[in-house]
Amino acid sequence: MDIAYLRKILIEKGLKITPQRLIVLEAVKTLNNHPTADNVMVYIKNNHPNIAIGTIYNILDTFVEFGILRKVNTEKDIMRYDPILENHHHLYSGDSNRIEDYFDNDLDLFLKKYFTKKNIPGFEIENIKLQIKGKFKP
Amino acid sequence: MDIAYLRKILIEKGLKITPQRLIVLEAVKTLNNHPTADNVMVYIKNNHPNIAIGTIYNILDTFVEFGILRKVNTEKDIMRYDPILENHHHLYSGDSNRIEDYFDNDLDLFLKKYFTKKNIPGFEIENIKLQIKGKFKP
DNA sequence: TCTTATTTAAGAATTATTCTCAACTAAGAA
DNA sequence: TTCTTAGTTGAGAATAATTCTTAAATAAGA
Repeated sequence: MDIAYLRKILIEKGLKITPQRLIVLEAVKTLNNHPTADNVMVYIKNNHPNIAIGTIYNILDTFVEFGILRKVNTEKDIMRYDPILENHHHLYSGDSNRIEDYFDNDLDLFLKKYFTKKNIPGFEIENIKLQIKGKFKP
Repeated sequence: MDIAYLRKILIEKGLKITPQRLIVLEAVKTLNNHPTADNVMVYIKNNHPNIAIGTIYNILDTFVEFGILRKVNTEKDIMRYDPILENHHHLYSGDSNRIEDYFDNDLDLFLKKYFTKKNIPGFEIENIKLQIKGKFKP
């Protein structure tokens, strides 16, 4: 992955560029199934065995805070991160931890229109995600 | 809350009726903001100080397994439980842990129709929940 | 009332995550 | 370039939610 591209992401957010941040960012962008901190750790370990796990958590938190990543909602007590920022939805497997992205522009447009008309009393919507549970066919 | 009603829920699922299960069930049905195991614990403590926390986790798991409760998807590492089983959606506060239910029959019907026509390749849908993030107005 | 498979209490064990703090370093200033 | 300083990192201890273990207790059918 192009380092200049990764650096640019950090610079745009006004974050200091450190080797650790570049490494974690590259990992998260490459690992695409909504990785956990541990997934990042394992991916990185061979080439960079001396990055502390605490640092990885630290960096992931910073990235969430600065809008480089989002946390994925799950029913497990392990945090997972999502590097894709365009609006999209998630397909959850009923019997494994697999989570895939689902893009649907038509649906997004419909929802936008729907909730412009029908507003929810006492609540101001910021964004809407579908949480689609089911089975991945083999 | 009517104990006969609580007993009936357990009997219908073929679960043994124990005092602990009735107590936890009553708590979960009463606490309505998607309680954590700890919320249940605190609620119960005064009247039943001798129920072990492990037992509460145990019972909550059993209830999830038997379809009496659902786990709520969150981006936190604390499990939360939802006693309402009719189809409904969730409103998430962007800046607190508040989660409220949102019912919308029209929308459910639309989604059902929409995904009957437009199917997702390689995926069989079991259910769809909207995860609506925003601000609760004061 | 007996029997047996289940369930519970208590607390130890586990595991993801956070915290602490000294050492280090990125990046702007001189 | 070198200096300065706020911000970052490494290492490991601390925390907190959850799970596990085991002996004792109990629900429910015989």
